[in-house]
Amino acid sequence: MSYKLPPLNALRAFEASARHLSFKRAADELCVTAGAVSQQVKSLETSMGLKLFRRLPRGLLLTAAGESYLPSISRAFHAISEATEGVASVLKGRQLRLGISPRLKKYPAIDGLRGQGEQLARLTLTDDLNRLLEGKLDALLRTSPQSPPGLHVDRIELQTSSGTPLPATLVTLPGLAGCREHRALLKRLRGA
Amino acid sequence: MSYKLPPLNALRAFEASARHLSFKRAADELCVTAGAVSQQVKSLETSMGLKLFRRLPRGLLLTAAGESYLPSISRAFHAISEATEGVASVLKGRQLRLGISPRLKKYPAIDGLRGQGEQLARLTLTDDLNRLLEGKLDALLRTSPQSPPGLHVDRIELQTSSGTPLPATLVTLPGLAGCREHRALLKRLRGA
DNA sequence: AAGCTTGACTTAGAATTTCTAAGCCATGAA
DNA sequence: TTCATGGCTTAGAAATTCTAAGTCAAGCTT
Repeated sequence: MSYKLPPLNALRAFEASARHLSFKRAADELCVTAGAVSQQVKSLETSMGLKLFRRLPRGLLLTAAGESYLPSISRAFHAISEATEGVASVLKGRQLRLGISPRLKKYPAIDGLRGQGEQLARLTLTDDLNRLLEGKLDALLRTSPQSPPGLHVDRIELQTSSGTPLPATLVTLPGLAGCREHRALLKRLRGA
Repeated sequence: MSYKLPPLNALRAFEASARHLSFKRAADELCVTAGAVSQQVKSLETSMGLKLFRRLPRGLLLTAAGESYLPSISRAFHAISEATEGVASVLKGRQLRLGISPRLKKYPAIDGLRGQGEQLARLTLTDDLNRLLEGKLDALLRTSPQSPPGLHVDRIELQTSSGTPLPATLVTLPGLAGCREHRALLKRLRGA
């Protein structure tokens, strides 16, 4: 017996947009551009054959259909989230616990993290891979490109004041690689 | 307030696989290959950092984690499905327009439909696939197992008075397959 | 009223994800 | 033993999704 389900990623875009009443803010939450969210929501509306939002020049309004749809969908996502955290304890923490090699602390990209990015990750000055392996940390940002097998690795170029970028490595627990917080962190380290 | 969600399409692959305890049958339900399902489930397991299935040479078993995970996920998908049908049902308020081959009209299972099932579907005696393709009908119950490509097909065993069941085929417009009314109809045709 | 800002939209093309196809391997059935 | 089943893996193809760039209308500010 098979359910009939709408496109789930589009549904997620709808849910976030409806909560924020803004494609822009939904996009930030989902770590994509507003255009992507707009497209997703439109594809959902097409697949359902009805409009979920009124588009105003400065923002969004839910249609009656959208308004009656939102609560059940939010509840369902909430339930999925709870259930997932219930079995996969790795994902429980709200913040990423990020270790930063002391050699890197002076760089402006890192200061960016300490400032407004403070809610992105809880920072600790350390270069000790064992803390990662023991589960005391979720990710570790270091200069050495090496890492034990089994861990997820991302290469990064940190912006320096001198202009020449400094290669660094973000080593992450496998269960966390690719999760929203991880993607947001990467984006900040690379982009800003 | 942002949820932490696993990859939703992978989650769907897990849900179907767990219900069927088989990647193969889940793949059939999702209309993809077993390899695709296998990959999706593996990616979910990786992202959660745990195993959801024991892979046996001939089939699947849920791990403890998988077993405790499944019910909530099924419930959530079910809720999404219901909510979606609630706002978007093409059929909202309407009945399924069901064509029935004249060769089948005498069978008791069909009489059951005519009686109390009258609110389940509006019946027409016909075996003409063109009426379906033209959108004059939503579904067609017939003895011939054939159907043009693109239509959804369900195999059915009709109960006869003689005791030997009669194979029949329910051909449905693709947009309607799996909707609430369709499921209810199938259930009645099969169950009662 | 002109100019700036915001936040929606559209589109092409790029990037990423997901699927298929094909072959492999272990088990159980004939 | 040999076949059928149903897992798995992989490369490459196909499809989806994202970004980037540009447009438009409305509400500020001056």
